[in-house]
Parts: sequence; C-alpha cells; structure tokens
Amino acid sequence: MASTIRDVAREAGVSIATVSRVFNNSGLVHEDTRRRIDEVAKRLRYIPNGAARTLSTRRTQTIGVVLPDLYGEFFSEVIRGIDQEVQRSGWHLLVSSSHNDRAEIEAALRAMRGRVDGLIVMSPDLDAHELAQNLPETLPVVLLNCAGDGGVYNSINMDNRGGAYAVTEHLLSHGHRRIGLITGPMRNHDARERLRGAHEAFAAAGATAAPELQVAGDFSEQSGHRAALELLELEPRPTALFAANDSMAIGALSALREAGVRVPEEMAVAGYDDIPIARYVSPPLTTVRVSIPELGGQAARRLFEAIRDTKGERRHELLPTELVVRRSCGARPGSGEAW
Amino acid sequence: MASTIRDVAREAGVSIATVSRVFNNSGLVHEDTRRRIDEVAKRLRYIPNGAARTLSTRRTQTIGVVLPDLYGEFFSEVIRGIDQEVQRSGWHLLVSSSHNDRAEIEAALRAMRGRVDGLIVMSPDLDAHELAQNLPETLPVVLLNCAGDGGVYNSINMDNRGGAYAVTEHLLSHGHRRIGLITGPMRNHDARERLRGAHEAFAAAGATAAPELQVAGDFSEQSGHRAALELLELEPRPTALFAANDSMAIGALSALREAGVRVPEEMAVAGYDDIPIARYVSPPLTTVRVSIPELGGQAARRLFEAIRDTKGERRHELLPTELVVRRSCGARPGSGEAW
DNA sequence: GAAGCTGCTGTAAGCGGTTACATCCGGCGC
DNA sequence: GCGCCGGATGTAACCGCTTACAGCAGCTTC
Repeated sequence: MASTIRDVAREAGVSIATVSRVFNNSGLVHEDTRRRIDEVAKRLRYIPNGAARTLSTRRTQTIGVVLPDLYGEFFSEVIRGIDQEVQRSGWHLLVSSSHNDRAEIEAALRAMRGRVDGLIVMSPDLDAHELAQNLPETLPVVLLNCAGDGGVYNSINMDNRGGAYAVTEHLLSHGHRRIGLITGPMRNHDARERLRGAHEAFAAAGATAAPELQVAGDFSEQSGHRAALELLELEPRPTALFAANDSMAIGALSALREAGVRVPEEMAVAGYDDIPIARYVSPPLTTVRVSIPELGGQAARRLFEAIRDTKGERRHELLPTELVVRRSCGARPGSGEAW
Repeated sequence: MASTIRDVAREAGVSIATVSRVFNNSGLVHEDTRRRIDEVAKRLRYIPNGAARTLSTRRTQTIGVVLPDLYGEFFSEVIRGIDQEVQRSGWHLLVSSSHNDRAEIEAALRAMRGRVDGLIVMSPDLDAHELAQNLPETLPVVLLNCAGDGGVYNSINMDNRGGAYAVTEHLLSHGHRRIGLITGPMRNHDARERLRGAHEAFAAAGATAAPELQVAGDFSEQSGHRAALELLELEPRPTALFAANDSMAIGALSALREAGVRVPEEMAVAGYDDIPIARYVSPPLTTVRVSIPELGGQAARRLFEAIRDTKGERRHELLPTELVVRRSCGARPGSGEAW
C-alpha cells in the first residue's frame, strides 16, 4: 500500500493538516517543520492521491475530450493541439474516443462526471438537448466541429465552406467549368460543408456544378484513386478535380499518372487540408490550409476561459482557412512559395 | 450543484446504500425499489461522481499515458492505438504529453497517483530507477519504445534494427554498395537503432558503410530534401538512398526529381514507416511497415493483463516489422502488390 | 411457536485528502 | 501583570461514494 498523508504526519510528528499545508503551499508553516515534512515525504515516497484531492476540492485540473471514431489523422492532430494547450497550464487530459453511436457517447459523457473541470465534445450525432441530458448543467463545455452549433454551448468550427469556396472560385477564375468534385462521405458534416462551399462558388460565378461530375469518396487515398478513374470515363472529361481532402487528391493524382493524364496541363487538381506531404507530391498540391491542432488548441483555450469565468457568455467561433496555390492547379501561385 | 446519491436516496425514500446497489447492479434490491430509484435518478439527473467512487473502491477504470513531446504522427497514432484498446474495455485514457525534460515527466508521473490503475510510459530520458522514484511501487507499468528496456518493467519496442536490416540487406542484395543513409537525429533512440540495423546488414554482407554517405536529418520532409541534395554532390554518387523514415524519403524524392535524377533507374530510394501516402508517391516507395497504432494497442493489452494479474511476470516484447518492396528501389516486389 | 432461513434494506465506517475553526503560546503595550 | 495579538499547529467536519455488517420482516420447518 502506498503511503498516505497520515503516514507522513505520524512519522513527522505533526497533524495531517500541516502536511496538507506543506503540499499546497498554503497557510503558514514553520520553516523547520516544512523541511522535516518534505524529508519524511520523500523518504516514504508519499504522493498525494488525486481522487481524494478532487473529492474535497471539487477541482480536477483535468479537461475531458469526447470524440467519435474519427478517420485517420484528424483524431490525432486535434488531440495534439488540445494537449499542447492543456500541458501549458499543467493540467491533464482525459480522452474518450472511438464512439460509434449515441449510446456510447452518452455513456462517455456521464463517465466524465467528477473527473473533469470542463469538456470538449465532438459529437456529430448528438444535439444540444441530448448533451444537456447527460451532463451536469454547470459543467463548462466547448463543442468542436459539431453540426448544429447548438446555441447554448460554446462552439468552434473550421470554416469548411469558406475554404471550399476559395478553391472552387480559384479554379473557376482560371476558366475551368467542368470541375470534378470528389466529395467526402455525405453523413460527414465537414464533407457536406465543403461541398456546399463549392456549390456556392459555382452559384456566385453564375455557373452550376454538373451532377455527373460529383463522386463520393470516403476520405481515403484509395477512394480518391477510384473516383478519379470514374471521372476520367466521362465525355467530355472534366478539366479540373477538386477533392474534399488531400488524401483523396493524392489518390487521384496517382490515378491520373497511371492513366497518362498530365497534371496540371490536362487536368488541374486541388485538395483540402494541406497535410505535410502535400507540397512534396508531384506536382505539389494546391490545397486549403487548415490547422487541426490549432482547432484543438483554440477549443482548449476557450474552455479554460469558460472554466475561469463560468458566467461568461457563450461564443461561437469559426477557424479561418487559407488557400494554398501550388503547381497542381496550373495557376501561378500568388505568394512566393517555391513553384 | 449537481445532485448526489443522498438526494436520490431522500427523494426515493431509501438509504444511500440501496441507491448505490442499484447503480452497481450489486446485491439484491426489490424490483419496485429499483424502478423507483431509477426514475428519481433520471429526474434529478443524478450521475455518480467518479472521484468519490475511485476513492472508495481504489479503482479508476482509467489508464494513464505519459509521453514526451513527440514528432508528428507518432504521438497521435500511438494514442489512437491505445485508445481503441482502452475503449473496447469501456475504460478511460488519461493523457499527459509534451514533456520536454525529466522534471516535467516526473511531475506528470506523480500527478497520475490516484487517477489511474496502470500506466504506459514513454520516456527516452528517464531510466527505470528514476521511474520507480516517482511511482507507487505497486502500479502496473508498461514501457513503450524506451531506450533501456529496464528489466523490472514490462516493455514493448518496435524492431527498428530488424526493419532497417531488412531494407539494407535488400539493397545490398541488388548490388548496391554506395548507399546513402539519411538518418534521424542521433539523440533519438529509434534513429540510432535503425542506423545500427543498417550497419549490421553491411557487416553481414562483408561490406562497410562509407561515413561520408551518412547524413543526419530530423525526420522532416525538408531535412530529407536537404540531405538528398548533399548526397548528390558526392563523387562518385551513391546509387541508393535509405532514409530513416518515409517523410525524409519523400523529401529526398522531391529533391531527386528537381535534380533530374531518375528513380529507381539512377537512384534507388527506400524509407521507413510505410505511412499511408508512401504507396501514392511517384514512384511508390519501398519501405518498412510498422504499425504504430498496433504498438500502442499491444502496450494497452499488455497493461490490462498486468492490471488483472499484478503478480504476473514482466515481459519484454518486440513488435515485428515487414519489408514492403515497391518501385522506388528498382527491385521487383516479392508479393503481388500492384507495381 | 421457536428457531432458522431468505430477501431486502439500513447504519456507519471507511477511502485520503482540504479547510474552517479552535487552540496554544510567546511577546508586546500599557 | 494582564489582556491582546498573531503565528504555528491541531481538531474535526466534510467531499460522495462503497460495502461489511446488522437488522427486520415473513416463511419454513419441525
């Protein structure tokens, strides 16, 4: 059995209150006493018990993250961003992920009770009401990239529409009209928003997106590869492809290469996400930069604010994106990036 | 204030013990009583407090992960692997990452006390002794990818040497002798082991690795790009490049492309990790497959075993790797993978 | 009809801390 | 010499739950 505060107190010949004071730098303790306690504590390898501390202070120094089962890098990157912010404050991160349905999400939410001081939730399936059902009403919450930006909670979203709008507008402004759209899975909120952004750009240019030029993928390289082959069959062929993420765009690039279609001369290609590899494929990929860790980081910062000031008003933020023009779309880049 | 077990008990006209029994499916409770309590609990939105539960049962249903500040995908992927396994058991994950030095790691370890039932630790800087200093001695621990496989703890490592050996042997067996080695940073354990594996393959083939053919990178695409340019300056040029990870290999590929060096005809290239993109670059990259999520998953499974059976003996496991031959190294692949 | 079950429920003692409040004590002002 | 003050420390009541044990009713069983 690990030693407790009582062991230390007994051994040092003081009361547990004094030991507690030493470990919390609170109140006044004589320097000699403090030293003696420190020494005994080290000798007994005393480490305060987190659960006990939490129980009596009602503070955990922990924030919880509840995520669905996410595709690939996203999970990882967002966690990384959150973690970095959390670490900066010396707090901890309780993660609950890979939830496939509402029941699981609900269970995860409930399990957070008494373990966290605030919560970051990403739940495409659950609406604000159901959330409230499963949470202590006073718990600060930030919704991350959720479909309905449920008014009562803080929320942070990526500007999916804005990014997709920018790419599409760019392609349209370079004369492309037959643009193949390789979308993500339609049950996915980001995928829908990106598609919407593309359509809006068409509308703004007084053009329309031909339905047969729209093919659904699942965000994997493989699905991008397949979608590109499918689009190449069309007559007349599209002159550009816009994939809803870089992985699919890269899959498409490999399909085009195999089919002997030159990029960008015969086919412009653009992706979305600006994953690290995007600038190293051939040709380097035009895409939309969106910092997923930053999304997580911002959520964490917002949550800390909300924890500090429980009464503060709820906010809804949109994380801006940036169009990154590289060679794959055939246009000269605006900025000075190596071409 | 959220409601407690007492509120439920009072409202349902029973004692707290009975409420507790209902929430733990333990002991015998009359069906009518159970229903009444369930109903009151739902009405009051009662959710058991985790800290209190932990304090009295000494069980947390949580495993802790302590990681250093990791480069790129690794962090994320390993967490993902762990999380999936943890989720399967309905447990939780307490993550503490981004630790840059020993003091931070130590603090993180201590903070886990009373919050977790077991720990996965990745600490290149800390040896087994220092670990023991900062942990309750009875806490089950699994060391992940740590330099010294410190005998007293369970450990899981990737077979870095084996993988690097296989790649190098493969290149050597195809006649390459001047093989440029783009290594990772030498303070990194994986980087050192991979380099060692390469050297061993040279030795086994009765050859030696020329020192001027060895250039250090930092695992980033950019450093691979730079290293490749450096190696191209040499006279005579190497005929093959082996980068210690895929990111650097891809950086190297882009450098070779820019320099007009054909791959694999003029220069064979191989990487390490088999990141998803590796098969979609041009030409597809020969590499070593190592499943990082699997590394995490295995660590989690091992930890669960150790938690179940505290007395069980410590084990040291090595995660096998697999050579994946694609076009970039010029050899025909052994397996049927599309070429 | 007493003793012994069986099934259900309550009492209370922890779990390991924090903290409001009480206590003790030496020094100080008057 | 006495009351007061303030620093150092101790006492004990929580925090919200689990669980060993006790208690109590209603039935058997002989």
